[in-house]
Amino acid sequence: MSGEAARDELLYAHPYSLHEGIDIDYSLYTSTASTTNYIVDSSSSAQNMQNLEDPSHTYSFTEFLHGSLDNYNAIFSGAGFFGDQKPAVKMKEIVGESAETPNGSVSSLSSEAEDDSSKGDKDKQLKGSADQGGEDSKKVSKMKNKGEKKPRVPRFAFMTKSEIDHLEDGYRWRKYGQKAVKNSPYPRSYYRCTTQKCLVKKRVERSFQDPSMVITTYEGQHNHHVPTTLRGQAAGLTLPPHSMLPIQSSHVGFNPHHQGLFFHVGRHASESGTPPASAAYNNPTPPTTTTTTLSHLHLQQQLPDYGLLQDVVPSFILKQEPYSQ
DNA sequence: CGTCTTTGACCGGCGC
DNA sequence: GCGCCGGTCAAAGACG
Repeated sequence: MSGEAARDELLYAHPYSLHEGIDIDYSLYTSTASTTNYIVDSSSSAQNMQNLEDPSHTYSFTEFLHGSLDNYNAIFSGAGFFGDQKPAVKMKEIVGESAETPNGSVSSLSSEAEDDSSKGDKDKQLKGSADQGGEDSKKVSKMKNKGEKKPRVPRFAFMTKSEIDHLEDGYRWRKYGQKAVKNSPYPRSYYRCTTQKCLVKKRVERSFQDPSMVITTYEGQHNHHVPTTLRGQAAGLTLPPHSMLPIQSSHVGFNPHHQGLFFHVGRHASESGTPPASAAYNNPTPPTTTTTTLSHLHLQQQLPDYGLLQDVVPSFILKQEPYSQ
């Protein structure tokens, strides 16, 4: 890895969580030459890159999930977060060329992003082709993909310091796969939004370099609101922007080991009656967090518009900010 | 009984 | 052409 990646420094903030009684660190994470490799890529990149490079640009995570950021196609790939890995090299190259490379071949991740119809066809034909030879169907889908450029699916990733892998985000997800990740003892899980006709997917994996960090990658944008019948959640949750959660306690911390800023946003177990949504959250021992508190002053020095954070937490904040130690 | 997870098999892209 | 690898499918099982 060259030090070139340093110029792609980005800060991340984990949006929010609906976990009850669980304290989670939401990480505002920066990539550096050593940690590197949050990919920034887009299909119509120039403008989007400008957005990313504008330090004053702040997005609500809710906006992102609800698809109101139509022109915002920054893509963060979760497959190559760490500089030593092979995919990371590829990604860095893409980052460097994204503005001029329309086709990009942004790793297999985004090229795999298929539209709904072709997928349905594929499924049907796969079934039917079991004893008829799937050659035709394969070719058909291939030709289709060749002829028409697939729309690139907006994607972003973030790291969260949490002992829970699958973080509740208000939507309902169905797990459809799990794969071992090369060079990592931790598997990657694949989830799909259970709402009909919603194509949003997400991947969840644990960082092998820092097992306390969970890497979540969203792909696509929800075409619906947060389901009101979310299991285990109070009905009628609509996630109004900037006030999605009754935050009970929050502070911002700095973890020198990860070169990142960590938003610690949590609710106390005693204050809520709603149980966690699924068995995955039925952890008898509450997850622990370790952060070092950072003074507001210090934070303001690093993030001049920290006032925004106070207002929107929990929300998704994306900005480019050189990390100073 | 409906929903969700698990898990082995399969597919397609890509590098060699 | 082959093997690796990431992503997906789908049957079976678990669970409430």
